[in-house]
Amino acid sequence: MSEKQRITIYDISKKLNISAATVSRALNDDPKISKKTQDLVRETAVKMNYKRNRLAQALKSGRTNNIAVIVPYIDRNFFSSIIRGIEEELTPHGYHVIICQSHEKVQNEVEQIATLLNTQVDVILMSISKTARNFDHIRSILKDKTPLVFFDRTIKSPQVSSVLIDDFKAGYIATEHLINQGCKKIAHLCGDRNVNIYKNRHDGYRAALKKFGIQYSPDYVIEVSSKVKSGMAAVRSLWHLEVTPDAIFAAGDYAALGAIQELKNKNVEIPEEVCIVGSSNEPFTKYMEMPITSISQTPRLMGKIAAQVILEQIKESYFIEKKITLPPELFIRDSSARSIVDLSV
Amino acid sequence: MSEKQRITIYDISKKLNISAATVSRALNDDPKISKKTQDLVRETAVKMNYKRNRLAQALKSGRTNNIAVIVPYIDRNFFSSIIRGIEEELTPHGYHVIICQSHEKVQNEVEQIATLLNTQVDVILMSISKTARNFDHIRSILKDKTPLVFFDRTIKSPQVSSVLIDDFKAGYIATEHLINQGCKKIAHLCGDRNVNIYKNRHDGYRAALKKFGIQYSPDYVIEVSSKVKSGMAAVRSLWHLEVTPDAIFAAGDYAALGAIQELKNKNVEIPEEVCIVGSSNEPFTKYMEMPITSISQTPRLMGKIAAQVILEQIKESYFIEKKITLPPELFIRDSSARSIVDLSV
DNA sequence: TTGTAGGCGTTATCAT
DNA sequence: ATGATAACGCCTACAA
Repeated sequence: MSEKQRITIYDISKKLNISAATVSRALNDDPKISKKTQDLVRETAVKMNYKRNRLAQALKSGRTNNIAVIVPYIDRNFFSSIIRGIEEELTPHGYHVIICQSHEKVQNEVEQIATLLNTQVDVILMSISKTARNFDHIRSILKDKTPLVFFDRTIKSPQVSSVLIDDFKAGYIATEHLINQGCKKIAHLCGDRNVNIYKNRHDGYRAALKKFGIQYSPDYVIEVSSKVKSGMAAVRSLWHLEVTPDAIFAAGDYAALGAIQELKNKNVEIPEEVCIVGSSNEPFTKYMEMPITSISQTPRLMGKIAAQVILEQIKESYFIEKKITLPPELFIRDSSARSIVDLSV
Repeated sequence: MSEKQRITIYDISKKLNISAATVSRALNDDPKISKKTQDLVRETAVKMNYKRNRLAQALKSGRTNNIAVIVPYIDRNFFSSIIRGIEEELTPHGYHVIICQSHEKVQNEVEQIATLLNTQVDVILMSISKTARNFDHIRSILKDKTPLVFFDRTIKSPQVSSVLIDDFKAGYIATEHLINQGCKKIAHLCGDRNVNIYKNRHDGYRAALKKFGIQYSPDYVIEVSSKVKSGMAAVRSLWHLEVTPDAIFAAGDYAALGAIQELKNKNVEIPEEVCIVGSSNEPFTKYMEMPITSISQTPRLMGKIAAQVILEQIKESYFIEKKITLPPELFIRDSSARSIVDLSV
């Protein structure tokens, strides 16, 4: 493309026979500029198709008005919803969102953070990759004095802010709901309990059982991957037990879907014989022939909150440590809606 | 936060008693710098934790290495997949992706483009909002000499590049597939035919019918929204006809899902009595109890191609007009896999 | 109210 | 091979 021809405040100043400083001031609503001059400058700027050079502005001010968001994969609904929340909260404040994908690899995070810190962004919002064991790249952010907020996944450390979901509560609420439906033999399809979110959901599940005086049985806890087939296999193995469950709380919607499909194969009635609750509230859950009850992590809200935390931090000259935990939300659908309360007189 | 303290090439030059120019050259692999000096500068830079200021660099060079992507909503799988493709293609080239959501409102596009053109990005990739009637904001991009590439949705105009899906072909292939399954009474749940993609899919459908000598019947074409309920309603209305269809090609996966659900209610066997094909290849289609055949727009590939087009454009000093049309891909699943070809002897 | 001048950090041109 | 200097476009003390 042929080179761009940019109009500068200098061009305007020459045309109007005033100084560039005056033009700058007029454009920035400096109170001590005369109304007349200001209007004139404004008009001329529009006429000449002047566009403020945000680079120069940023270089001068040290602020870019760009913020970075690092997620494992952008095309996962959970993360894209978070980003949507962030974008919607920050755009009105004049910020632009720069997206990076880590592909769950620390090495990518390291490289991206390195370039981002080269005066590319004012702040960084991130969900750290599962494989991160070394945290030097995180330290480099703090060392650079760039505000940092974690969402969904964080590191155990003071000095950083985070917005997380209360996964313990999620497990608790889901299980409690199943108990309220009259279920007493509740199985749990859990994820890898070395990962915090899965451990916490499991612990919440266990706590709810205890609270309601139900015996916890390791036989009822099966580790699955977040795949449909994995959920099916889990049901097959559960149905080999002496006493089969009357409810399943799955730590993922795909596993829940698999469980439902396998139960249909076995002609088990849902929710009459077995109630199902999934996790994540993936879009498809509500569109199923058998809509799936699911515990949601409200990702869009999480994004909004994370953005608010970062806005607060930007305003302050001192460091603010905020640890926010959002409550999960249960969307009750056919897969577990056993009883409809009749309020008629 | 306390102010950032940035090391500049000037700091390095002072420490080494050489000029800033030399430092800059050493850092930029200038061939006429002595190996010794270069190594020394490099080491010192690392020691002092020097970070190149990309703003200053951008101001000087006129290039930011940022590219903008404008989509209606980032949390729609189709768009987030495109963005993933774009990001993965451009990151290795040192570009960063700035995301904007238009929420399908031209006004948002207008405002975002205005700020983006303020030296924020080198190029713009976008999918124009459905409601756009006036195109001044697009003109402003061209006027600014900022390279522009449309993906998925474009405007009719020379002077712009675009990467689109061949929706006509999508409609044709889907319909052809149904005919190959032995279907002869093929209904089409279409979208608003004022929108190009839906019009083209419809036309492709019609062309396939003609090609195979099947009469087109307007009774078999029903306009639906992209909602499950809408697909259900469409089936109900189709089943009021004298002759009911033996296949349905839906221009959206949710409508296809609705159709399937309603047919199950009617105890119609799928795919034996009726074959179904959806569009978009949403993630859920393959996880259904009845996995849905769907025609895919290969969004991630589309993103990759769009990124390649823009990279080419960046390299050239003259304008390149590229109009690329990608072929759709049919994923055949249970909802239409009527016959398994038996090749045994 | 407006003008002058210097600096943000880098790079490119012209000397040396 | 290296140094001095100006320039990218804007903002802001300080002066007038």
